[in-house]
Amino acid sequence: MAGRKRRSADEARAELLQVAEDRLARYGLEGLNIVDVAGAAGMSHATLIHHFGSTEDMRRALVTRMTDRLLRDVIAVLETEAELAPEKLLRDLFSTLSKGGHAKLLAWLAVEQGLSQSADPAAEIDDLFAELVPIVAKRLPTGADGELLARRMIYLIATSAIGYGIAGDTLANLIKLDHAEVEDYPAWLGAQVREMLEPDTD
Amino acid sequence: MAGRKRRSADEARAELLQVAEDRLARYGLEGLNIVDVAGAAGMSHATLIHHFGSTEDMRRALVTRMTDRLLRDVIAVLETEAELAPEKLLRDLFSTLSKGGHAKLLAWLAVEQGLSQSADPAAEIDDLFAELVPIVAKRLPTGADGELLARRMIYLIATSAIGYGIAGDTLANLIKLDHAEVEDYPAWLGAQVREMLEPDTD
DNA sequence: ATCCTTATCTACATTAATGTCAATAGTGGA
DNA sequence: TCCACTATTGACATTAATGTAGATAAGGAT
Repeated sequence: MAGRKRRSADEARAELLQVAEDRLARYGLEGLNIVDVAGAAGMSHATLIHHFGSTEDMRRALVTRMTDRLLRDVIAVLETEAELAPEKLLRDLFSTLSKGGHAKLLAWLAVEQGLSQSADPAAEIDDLFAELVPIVAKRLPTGADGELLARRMIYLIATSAIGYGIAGDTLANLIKLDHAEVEDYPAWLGAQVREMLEPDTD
Repeated sequence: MAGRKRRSADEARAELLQVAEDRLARYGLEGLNIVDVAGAAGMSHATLIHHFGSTEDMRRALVTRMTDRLLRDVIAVLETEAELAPEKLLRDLFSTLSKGGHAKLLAWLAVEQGLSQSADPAAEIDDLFAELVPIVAKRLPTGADGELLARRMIYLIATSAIGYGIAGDTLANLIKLDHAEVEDYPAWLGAQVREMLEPDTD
């Protein structure tokens, strides 16, 4: 009743997304309903709707935010490291994907709503991928069609990472890969990627 | 009012699962609610609950049924074909996974409910994987640790297939892989797999 | 200081889904 | 033929979530 805290619209959105991201990592997707997110951010759910328009838009904004940061990190690593080190890169990437809930949120969007068809998936994300492809391509030995190979590698890594984030544990149980081997998988995949990129150099 | 059709319990379950599978492929996950599934099968939703216990159990049974058939198909192909042809195998596998909605249903289970932790994922599925591993391992050139490599290959293919089924279209848009290249991806991955299995034979 | 914009809240309306229960009616077996 | 079993159903209860509307108050601009 007494104190109403008034933030700027940008602040409110930022706070809500931060809380949402924390809750996603801690409680999974169920934690992303507007009542709980707004409550944890110290606002009413009506305020959240006011700022995002709808629950789905809020989750979309969260996907964009998380994907954006993830891609920036990957690009930064690729531009910094002189030596191509896919093992470490993939280890970090897969870890982020599964721990932070990125993959599950993405899956939710793709499955429950139509992520692919209509809604344009945020121009920023598109730009980041456009930036990423040539960076990867530059690392490849081949000259001709290097970009297509780069796209395929990115596609392979991305699909596997998403599957890993969503069903990695379940699959591991079924295939009888123990914990340590699952942990090693991203690095192993990285090594395979390295081999695929350097066909005859060993 | 007038005519009530009475089936055996097994028949009822089978009919419901068949309808559910059709609806999943046609309408996606939203089509899998008990009212619509039961309605399409000509029963009331209470009947569905009676036979499966709960909505979640129905969906679980569906996952089991679909996974079971998928694995049987893969095993059959591997046992029939004299020559290892991962390209064709993966093309069929990925197609089934994405067209039939397997991947999305699996994702739903893994995300919404806890597929991995408690509930044992159907002994039959477990058995089929146990059968699959040595079959794949037998195809490998290496003798020592062939099984670990086989498990990793299966894990790679499975994670990528699931990611492909869930977010393949979205990713393709972002990475600017056109339709034809996405269609070719499974076969390309198959070719990579073949290379990984025959390290120095070319 | 006053005013205007808008962030915020409470209360309500709506919807969609699951699950329960007691009654009903097929069906196979005695 | 009759009976017991159970598949089937309609009606109801519950729940959880989203979204709406009108009132209120915080804070910047003039």
